[in-house]
Order: sequence, then C-alpha cells, then structure tokens
Amino acid sequence: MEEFHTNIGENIKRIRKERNLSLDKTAEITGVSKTMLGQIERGKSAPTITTLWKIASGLRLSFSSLVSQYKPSVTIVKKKEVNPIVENNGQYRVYPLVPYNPEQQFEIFSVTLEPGCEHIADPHSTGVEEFILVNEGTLEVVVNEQVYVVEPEDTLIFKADRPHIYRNIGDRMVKCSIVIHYSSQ
Amino acid sequence: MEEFHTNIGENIKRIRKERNLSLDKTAEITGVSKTMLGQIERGKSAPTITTLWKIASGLRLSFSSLVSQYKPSVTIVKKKEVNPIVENNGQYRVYPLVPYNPEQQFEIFSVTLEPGCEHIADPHSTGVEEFILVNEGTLEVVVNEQVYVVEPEDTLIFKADRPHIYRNIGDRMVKCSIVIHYSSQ
DNA sequence: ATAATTCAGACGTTATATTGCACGTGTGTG
DNA sequence: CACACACGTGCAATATAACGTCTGAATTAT
Repeated sequence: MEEFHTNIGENIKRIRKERNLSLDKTAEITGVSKTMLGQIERGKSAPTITTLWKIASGLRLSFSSLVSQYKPSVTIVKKKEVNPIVENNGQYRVYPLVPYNPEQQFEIFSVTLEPGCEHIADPHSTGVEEFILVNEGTLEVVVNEQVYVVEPEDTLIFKADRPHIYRNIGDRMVKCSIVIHYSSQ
Repeated sequence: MEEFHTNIGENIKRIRKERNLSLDKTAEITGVSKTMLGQIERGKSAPTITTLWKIASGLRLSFSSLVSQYKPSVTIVKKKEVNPIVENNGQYRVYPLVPYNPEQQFEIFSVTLEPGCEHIADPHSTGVEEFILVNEGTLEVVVNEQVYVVEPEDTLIFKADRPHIYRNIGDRMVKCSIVIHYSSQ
C-alpha cells in the first residue's frame, strides 16, 4: 500500500464536491491552506496527522470516512507471483496472499512444509488467533505441550499468543492456508 | 485538541512496551527509523499518514487503536469561560460546550436568543441531525415551512440538511442546548 | 462584450518530518 | 575490571509538508 494517501485525497475531494465547497472555503473552514488541500487531493503530498485532524474536524468527518480504502470489487492473487518467505533451509515456505492492513484486522498466508520439516513459531501478541486450514498432507501442531493432528479438509483454531510448533511427520508435502486475526486490542 | 499527536505517541509507546519491543526492533519491523519512532513517542514530531500506516501495519494495529484519545474521567466546562459566537447583533449567542472531534461524531452548544430574535440557519450537509433541548422560554423552529413550538423541558429532533429558522416570539430570554450529530457517511 | 469574481493549480519560501550516524547510559558476561 | 551489547536519545543533513502569493482559466455579473 505505497500510494495510501491518494485514497484520502480522493475521499476529501469527493466529499468537498458533494458539499459544493471550493478549496478556498475548505481552507477557511479547516484552517489548512488551499495549496496543501489541493496537493493532498491530488496525492502530491501526504498530510501529517495534525493537518488530517484539522480537515476531519473542520469538515465534521470521522477518521474512518477519510482513510476508508477504495476496494476494487474483484482482485485475483496468483501464488506463482508471490515471493515466499523461506525458512528452515527452504523446507518451510510462507506465501503472503492477503497482507495485513490497519483496516482489515487479519492476514492470509499459504504455507508449505516439506516432509520431515519442523518449524518453531514465535508467540504472537495477546489476542491473536490462528485458523489453519489443511489442504494436503497431515499437519501436526503443538500448542501448550499438546499435540494436535490436522488432516486434510480439517481446520485448527487456536490462540497464538504462546509458542507453537508446526510439524510434517508424513512423507508427502503439507499445504495449508493460515488466517491470522489480530484483535483490535 | 492542539496536542493531538502526543496521544498517538503514548499509544505507540504503551503497545511497544507491552510487547517488549525495542526501538530498533520496531524500526526493523515497521520500516520507520528508530529516531522517528522515538520522536513520535515523545510527541516531538507529528508523523505523516504514510508513516503512521507503516507503524500500524508493522505492529498489526488498527488506526483506531492508535488515534484513540485518552479521555480524562471527569471534565467540567464552565459556560462563563467559553467565548460565544455572536450573531444578529448579539441577540443570538452560541456557546460551544463540547467541540466536534473526529472520534465523537457530535458537538454540543448552549444557545441564547433574546426576545424577538430571529435567526436563519444555513442547512447542514445530508445526514446531520439536530436535537434541541429548551431550558427556558419558548422557542419557535421553522423546518420545511412548518412551525414547531418548543416549550421548556421539551426537545425537538429534526434532520438539519435543510434551511431552518429559530425564533424567540416570547418576552423572555430563550436558553436551549443543541446537540448536532454528523453521520459517518 | 467587458469587467469582476471565483476557482484550481504553479512557484518560491519556510517549517518540520524523516533519516543515518554517533554518543551516553545502563546491564550483564568473560 | 574490561568488554560487549542493547537501548534510548541528540545532532546534522535531507526530504518534503505547509504556507502565502501569483497566474490563467472558467464562470458570473453588469
């Protein structure tokens, strides 16, 4: 999300137009200069949070109405085109399919474990929950010194704020999808 | 809300400490320099929304958890100390008691009309609702060419996206409280 | 039609957000 | 004790956000 501020600009411009406000009027109301407003609207400049606060306050807007992303109705992510994060000498590969963003409180990966691979994952912060959907192979997960065996088509859900271990003890590859949810707190 | 960015700094520092992260680690995770993080935490610098985005993404946080205001448990606002906005040659006075802020979608005024005063208010944008609580005197409000008489202790609620008129036709002062709610849309 | 007004964008200047480097302060470890 | 290491902060350099002024185009008024 490099061009994130362009969204804010479009939102501001749309709202300003809806209300039939000129840049001058908006500048007067918000206390932000006309030039700056124009640059923000055109994505030429990323405002500081103080000026964003001024704009939101002057226009009587919430933050969410300003930062709300334009969601394309359809997006396709090709796994082939995603660079995996490799660990355990390439035996453990993570493909970020849906990266985290502050609006959406979760992220989605596709994970591959070669036979015999054991991966020890660091605990996440409190309130984080993992949803593991196994597609191929049999995955062993260790949480709280307890071993869980997850067969294909099965799903494991657990609070990931403690260390956990993924193991592929079978002789075929394990492919699974992992959804990680971060609580707002 | 002049020192608005200090709140964000405190929030970031609190969360970082909760997770036992150093500035170096946080810089590595978020892609924002250690120095900048330190300055933001101490309120010495107001970040742009792009760096705030980086921080929120790297730390897996929502915007709301970063911008959430610290609310003092008790606040008292003395009307004597509030500068009113005067119109109609001082016959119409507006005291802003609770100013708008982007988190809280409303604002509260205390309004005074001298006897005989008529004030024509411009329409607000769509979705705006007004709640008028009359404390003293009798207030006449005209909305949609319809006249409403509001006695003391009574409350008038109406969509304020059209022109409306306040009138004091009695011989005593009218004092009322007005809550204006701005829809998030 | 001409003048006046309003609008959006360009230019130059100032203020400040952002970075990399370096310094001082602890905190353990040999 | 000395050494290394991690942590937070200060400083100079740079990038860029923010502002005021001006210009050209479009709209409205006279």
